[in-house]
Formats: sequence, C-alpha cells, structure tokens
Amino acid sequence: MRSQTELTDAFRDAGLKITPQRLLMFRLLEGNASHPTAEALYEVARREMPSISLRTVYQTLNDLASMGELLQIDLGSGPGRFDPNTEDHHHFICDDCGSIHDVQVDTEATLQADGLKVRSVEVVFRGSCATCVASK
Amino acid sequence: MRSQTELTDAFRDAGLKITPQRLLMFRLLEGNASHPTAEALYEVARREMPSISLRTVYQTLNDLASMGELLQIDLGSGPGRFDPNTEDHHHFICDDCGSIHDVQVDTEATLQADGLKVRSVEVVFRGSCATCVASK
DNA sequence: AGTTTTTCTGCAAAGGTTGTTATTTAGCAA
DNA sequence: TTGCTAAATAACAACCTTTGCAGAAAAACT
Ligand SMILES: [Mn+2]
Ligand SMILES: [Mn+2]
Ligand SMILES: [Zn+2]
Ligand SMILES: [Zn+2]
Repeated sequence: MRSQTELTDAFRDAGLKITPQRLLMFRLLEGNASHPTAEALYEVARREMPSISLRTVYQTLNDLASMGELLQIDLGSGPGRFDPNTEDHHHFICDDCGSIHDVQVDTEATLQADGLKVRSVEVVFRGSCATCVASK
Repeated sequence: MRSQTELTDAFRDAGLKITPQRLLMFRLLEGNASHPTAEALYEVARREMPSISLRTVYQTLNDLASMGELLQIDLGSGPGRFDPNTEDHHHFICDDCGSIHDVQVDTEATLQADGLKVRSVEVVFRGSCATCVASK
C-alpha cells in the first residue's frame, strides 16, 4: 500500500472523493503487519470516529483491494484478512493463536503444468508460531 | 478416502452407525476427482434418495473430514470443496471455469522459519486450465 | 451559497454452514 | 423376532460474514 498522499491522489484520479473516513482507514492500514479483519479495523476506527460504520470500512477495503493497494487473505474459516503489504510474499498461519506472519519463499514453482497456464501461486504454511512454540 | 467396506468398519469403530445416507455418500465420493461442493453432492444424492437433506450431506462430509478421509479445500470465495484424494498433492484452480486440478509439487519448502514450526504446506496455483486456454 | 454527485449510515438480505429438536432408525440383547 | 436405546435424520431456525439498498449527509464544483 502506498502512502496517504499517494493514495489521496490515486483516489482522486479514480474519481473517488477523499473523506475523513477514508483518510482514517489509510492511516490505520499504513504499515499494519497484523493482517487485520474488517471487524478489527472497525473497532479501532470507532475509537477515533465513533460514527463510522462497518459498511464504510468494508467499502474502503474493497476499493483499496480493487486498486491493488491491499491484498485479501482467506483462511479456511472466519473472516477475511487484509494485507497492505503487496510485495511478493507468502504467509505462515499459527494454528494455535491464529496470528499471520509474512514469509519469503523462493517460489520457483517447478510445475510441469500439462497445458495449465499459471497466473499466480499462493503458499500457505500452517503450524505454530515462535511465541506459541515457546509457551508449550 | 478408503473403500466403502473400510469406511464402514472405521465408522463402526468410531461408534457411528451405517445408514443408507452415509453409504450413498461413500459411493458418490469414491474416486471423485471433481472436488465437489456439498451442494453439488446433495443434488446428485437427491436423484437416488430424494428425501436426503443437505444437513446430512454436510454432516457426513464433516465426519469424513475429521476422520482424515476427506480434505476440505477453501477457495477464496464461494462454498468449500471436498477432496477424497488424501495423498500429498496440491491444486491448480482455473480462474476461467473454476475447475480444480490435482498437481504434484516437489514441496521442499525452503523456509528458513524463524522459530516457526511448520505442520502443513498448501500451495494454490491459479490461472487457466488446458481446456480454457484452448477455447480462447 | 447553491447544485450536483458521491459517500455515509443503518438496516435488510444474501450465501454458506451449523445449531436445534422431534421423529426415525441402526445396532444389539433378550 | 421383538423391543430397547443410543444415534442419525429431516426440517427449520439461526449464525456469520459480506453485500445491497434507501435515504440523509457531506464533498466537490459552479
Ligand atoms: Mn502479509
Ligand atoms: Mn485434489
Ligand atoms: Zn501462535
Ligand atoms: Zn478452465
């Protein structure tokens, strides 16, 4: 995800207006490495702007995602997670605490695809994170 | 997934009864490489047993999954898919037609996990399947 | 400032799955 | 075989997450 000022320009270029709600979302997401849910962002946003609606949070997240500023991660169950880190990376999901960690994988996908045209590769590791391994 | 007779034993061992509904599910899943949804299985099942309920289909799928006889695959959106192929394999999802294909990947996951204890690796390829590439 | 256009909120509804419960059934013992 | 009992089924309600919709409100453009 780009900086607030760049996002402001990008939104205006896309014919979208800059509102306090959107600016707040930009701020909450910038550098956010927690892979939050919409609901989690909503709760934090409400502390600063009690009138904001969950609908608006989803709206802004969807706008950002469709502009390629955010990635959406779908774990098998539960709500989707949003990721402002759009660099090429993969995820490690802790089965114990649910935390999501960024991981780099040299994804040289040695797939002898029989006619399959690969457009993207997504790798999901599951297990226990360092914290949870320690507390066992 | 094991054969009907083996599943019958396994269910009985687990204190579960063998019912016509369950036998039908066993039969519909055996060797099924289409990665069907619960709903899809329900529709086929209804043709043979019109009184079967979607709830029972889900129940049996969940039972099989928790016994390790079935895998559940979650695409980003839409209903979950079930896979009686419990061998170590990964998936290729066609973005065009939604079909799911089994693929083998030498998953030597060169992850320099900082304290992360990996329990499973899931790789999802997306793109266009051979059929869809041809019809373009 | 007034007008237009977009966005916001609040709420209803959707899709997919699971919870609940009365009724039926499988498995077993008499 | 028959009856007993625990378990499974069907039907339906409720759930969770996300999206659709209808004014009310706010932003951008004269
Ligand atoms: Mn990430
Ligand atoms: Mn498969
Ligand atoms: Zn953890
Ligand atoms: Zn295809």
